Amino acid sequence: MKPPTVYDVAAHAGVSIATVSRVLRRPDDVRASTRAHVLAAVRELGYVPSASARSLAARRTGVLGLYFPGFDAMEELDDAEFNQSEPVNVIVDMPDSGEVRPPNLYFDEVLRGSELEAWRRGFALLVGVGRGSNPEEMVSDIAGRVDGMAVLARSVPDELLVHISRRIPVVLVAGPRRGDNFDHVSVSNVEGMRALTEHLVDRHGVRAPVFIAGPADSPDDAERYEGFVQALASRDIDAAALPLLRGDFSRLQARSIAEDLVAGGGALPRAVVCSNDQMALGVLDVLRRRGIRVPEDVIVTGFDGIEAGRQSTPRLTTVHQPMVDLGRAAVRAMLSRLDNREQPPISLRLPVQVLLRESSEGSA
Amino acid sequence: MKPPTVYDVAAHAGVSIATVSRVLRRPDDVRASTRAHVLAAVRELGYVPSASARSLAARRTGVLGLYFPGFDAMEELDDAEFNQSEPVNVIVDMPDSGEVRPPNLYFDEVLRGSELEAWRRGFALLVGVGRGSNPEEMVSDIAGRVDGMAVLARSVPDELLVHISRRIPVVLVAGPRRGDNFDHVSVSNVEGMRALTEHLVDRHGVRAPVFIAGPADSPDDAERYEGFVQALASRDIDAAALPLLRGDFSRLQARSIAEDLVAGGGALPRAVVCSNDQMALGVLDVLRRRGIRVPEDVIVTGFDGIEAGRQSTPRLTTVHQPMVDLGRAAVRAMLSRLDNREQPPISLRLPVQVLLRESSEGSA
DNA sequence: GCATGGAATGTATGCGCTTACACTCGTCCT
DNA sequence: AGGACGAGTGTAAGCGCATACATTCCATGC
Repeated sequence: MKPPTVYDVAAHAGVSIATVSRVLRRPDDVRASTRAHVLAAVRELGYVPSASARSLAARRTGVLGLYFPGFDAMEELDDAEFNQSEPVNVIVDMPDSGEVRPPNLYFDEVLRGSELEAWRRGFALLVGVGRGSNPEEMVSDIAGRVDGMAVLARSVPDELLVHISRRIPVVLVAGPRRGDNFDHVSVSNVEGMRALTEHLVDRHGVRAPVFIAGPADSPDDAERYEGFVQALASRDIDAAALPLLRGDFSRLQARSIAEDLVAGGGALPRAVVCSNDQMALGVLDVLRRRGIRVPEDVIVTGFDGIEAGRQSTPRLTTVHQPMVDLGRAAVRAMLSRLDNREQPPISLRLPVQVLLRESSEGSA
Repeated sequence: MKPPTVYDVAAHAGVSIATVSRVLRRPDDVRASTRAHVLAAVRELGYVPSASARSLAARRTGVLGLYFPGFDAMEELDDAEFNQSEPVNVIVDMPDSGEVRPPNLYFDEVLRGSELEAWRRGFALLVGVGRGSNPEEMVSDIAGRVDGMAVLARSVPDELLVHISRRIPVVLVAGPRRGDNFDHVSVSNVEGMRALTEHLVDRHGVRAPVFIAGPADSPDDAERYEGFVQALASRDIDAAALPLLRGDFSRLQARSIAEDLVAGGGALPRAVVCSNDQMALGVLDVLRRRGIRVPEDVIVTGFDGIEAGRQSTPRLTTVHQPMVDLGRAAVRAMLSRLDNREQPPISLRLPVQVLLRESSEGSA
């Protein structure tokens, strides 16, 4: 009834457990005929090695962990809604049913990159998305199960990270670099926004762009603004003198910000530079509704490179972040440290791409 | 240098390892003062329990597994492209740069649902996406690490599944029900397509819709076609007499199918019913280019409910599958079986939603 | 004063595997 | 012929924890 173990296989094949283990780990160390017997026994018994025992004995789990902070929205699904019985439900779906999907896409891609790289290197991937309750517990749980883990942004208190990193390599993904003791992988926020802004100044003669920022506590936002400032400074423009509007990265809030901007009565800015794509899309929504032409009247740019920005009309000029590569790089960093725990902390910056599209360049 | 163990903590706190273990597992069985000492030691030493040892001793891992078949495309990223150094790269992104993202979205959502449900029930989630080489190996690997696993569609040979299910519960997600021995979770493909088709006949007077099918070996496609046929039959229409075009679920191929259809010279069909959204979008592409009005001249419908169908113009009428719920249901099925391994096989069909949008209903 | 019993803690075993080391044979060399 | 040696296999010692069982402690009751 209970799952078979090495002992069962060994007995069934008439060999010792060591031999069974060898057949599975280093087949070449075993004579071909013995190997065949053992494999036959494995098949007959339905033997699957226990990774727990294996990990314990080998002192490594062969698993890497990935932890994301949760987006609060939509996570609190309750159990009730689950038991409806009608197999079909016909609904007239109105156009403005709101945004269904939060920008998790970001995570999905990082996840996909990590997953890909991990398995390719012979590791399995354990995923955890922090939800309301007690992220610390979940992180510790993951930490106990893996050989190394990646943590997104500032989702975990430093203290815990230090605690965990005494046991396994921890790499921070995106967000700010914390202390100088963790490996860190992120994207070139500053350079990306700088290059985009310089383009606007140099090619489109923009002298007084409006910047729509994200939450004040977002390190990514801060870096992007920094790039914006640098670009202008290098063109002898003082960014501090320009309007800075603060949003929360959401499309919805960006809409009301844009409304205010447009309703202000004053002249429209030549360009609106947004700290992420969602907000830029919100701005586009408003301009379209008001009949203001993009990019002829106002240029709009975003940051992230999400799919929706490629589907909008006009398509959104933006800075594309290599999310998949981020995930892959995180895994590589872990493995690299696993390889040599003494090496100095790694801090990797992945390159970004400025994608010039119709929201700034006009249509073809 | 090595990570601290229970023994270290016990020594440091002046208690036995059993007490340390208890403090962590059932804190109430230990006197408050002792507990405090132990916890202090844990903190000082940076102790994190080894899940391997824990699982081995407790005979359960607390992890659930999820295995997806891989989409061949895009998975074969090579290592080289990874070492470019320029932090920014400015690119003029032309409109028809093709489809970047394959419809993995499907998986992303199932994954999110599983992840959510698993953690909520106190389990971690291990993810594996099959890539070209040897899915069997990966599946076995996962199987050894978890208490139960979910496998998507027909991505794994039956033989292996049987082998594995001798050790842990296996639940099949989507795809056909195989044998009657596995738990199975899927969506109401038949009913969904049937309801949609009936709507077209009853409300729009469609009498001879064209069906664009997916790959012949896709069980989902077969079920959808079945629903299509049933709906027509119930309205006294013989589906067998109607044209059935076979695509491969891709947008690209659907375009050429649509081209043929339009170029055929004959009258346009009143409606084109597609077996998935991607293909429906391909059809929309062609009709738009040809200046054929949707839905006035031709009604187009899809199946899946992907995000892109909500972004298209006109927005796509489709049948929405509850992918997140699929993932959640899979986890529930595993746990249910874990709870009672003797219960009869579960086969769950999740309800779908027919979303009527402008590609069939006209604009508001 | 001592027996009694529950609460708190310690002792010892085993979970299923890897692996260092020991052992057994042929084979080849001298 | 005797020994050296390497390939193939077995023996046994953990890996870090949970837990059944044994032990100790202390408050009660008589």
